[in-house]
Amino acid sequence: MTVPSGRRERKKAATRQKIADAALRLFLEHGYDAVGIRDVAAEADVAVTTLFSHFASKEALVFEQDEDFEQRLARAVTGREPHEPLVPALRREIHALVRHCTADSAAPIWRLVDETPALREYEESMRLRHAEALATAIAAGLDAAPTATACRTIARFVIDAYSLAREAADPEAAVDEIFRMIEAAWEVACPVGDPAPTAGP
Amino acid sequence: MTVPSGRRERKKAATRQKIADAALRLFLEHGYDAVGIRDVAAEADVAVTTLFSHFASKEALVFEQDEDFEQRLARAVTGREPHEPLVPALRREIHALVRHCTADSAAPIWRLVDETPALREYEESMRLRHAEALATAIAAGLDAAPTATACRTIARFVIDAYSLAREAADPEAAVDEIFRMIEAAWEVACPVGDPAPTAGP
DNA sequence: ACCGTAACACTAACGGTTACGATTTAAAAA
DNA sequence: TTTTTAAATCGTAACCGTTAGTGTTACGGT
Repeated sequence: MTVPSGRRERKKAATRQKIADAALRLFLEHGYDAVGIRDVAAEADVAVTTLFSHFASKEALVFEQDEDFEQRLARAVTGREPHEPLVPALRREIHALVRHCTADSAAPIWRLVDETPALREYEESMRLRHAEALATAIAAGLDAAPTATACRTIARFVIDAYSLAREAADPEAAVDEIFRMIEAAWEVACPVGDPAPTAGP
Repeated sequence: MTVPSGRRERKKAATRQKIADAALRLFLEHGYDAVGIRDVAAEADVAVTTLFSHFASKEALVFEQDEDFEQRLARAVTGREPHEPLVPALRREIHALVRHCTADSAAPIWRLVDETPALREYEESMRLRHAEALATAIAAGLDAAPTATACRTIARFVIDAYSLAREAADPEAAVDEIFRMIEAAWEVACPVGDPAPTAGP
């Protein structure tokens, strides 16, 4: 039950990467729909069952590092400066994430996603998971916690900001525009900071 | 090219309904995953290909009337009283829709959806379509139009409100809570109407 | 009465996904 | 070392949603 030290983990990670690389290469070259799972497995020189032991679905091959996304957002909340307000911290992280996915190097992947309905659909359900995770992080890492509904709402709004900004003509400006709206929404839900005379019902 | 009036349309609608009814009956009785497309087709006494000419996918059998949803939202925007502000009109419609889907008669269907990952996933991508349609309606039916990004953002937020409220412990209260946030977000994006004493930071 | 076409049927296949059982291989135990 | 355990991989065959291809029927317009 001790920590399995070393080689096995490395080999597994290597196999995973080999599969992801092969998949991306084939998808970008021939298109997502034109490439079958069996093609990817052959290109990566693994069995189909092995492929599915590393990735839950064909779409997951494309969004290989979506766990990073989830963790970065959560950490932007839980690991922020002691008294830094929530929304600006999230805005900074979303800015970074949008810059990252609109970089030239990432462009072909996102073009592939935009062109493939199955991938867009998958992305959406993925975002839902991210929103839930973020909502949990928000509810946990907050002094004066608002409603559970408010947490989930803001989490959704933040994820929406990412999705919408990614597709906007000027992604950076879109992030700022949407976050002005989120800021206003958050102040209504959680009137802290300069304590307005608590408009209690 | 004239409107094909009559029997043919009725028969087609009847077939569609027969399929939807059979599907729902089987799904509710045995569970979504335990029932195959071939089972549904047999129960409805149609060919599999006929089934797929009426419904685009297995999941679409469950969300049979999702076009209503889309149209109701669009009409809540375009068909509202001349000078009625946008957000309250949307809030009223979302209230009605939430009441509708949390009614006792609809409970079994939504329990089925909640229990079935495939259906939840499908619902999400469906909501995305609805948000896009709503964004278009908002951009069209608005005097002083804000940014395209702002329209899409508010549309998303409204759809989020529906999704979140549906799952909340007290759906009606959740709608109100979330719409207070949406209202604030909207005023930031589109500062018109009666300018409330703007609680500036 | 006749034609165009929309609706439906049937078969066969494709492609993502999984169950199953066998086999290898790293890591822990003896 | 040797033995043992469990994880990782493999190969096959199948399941199931979905679609293509090909007819057939029956309604509606002329």
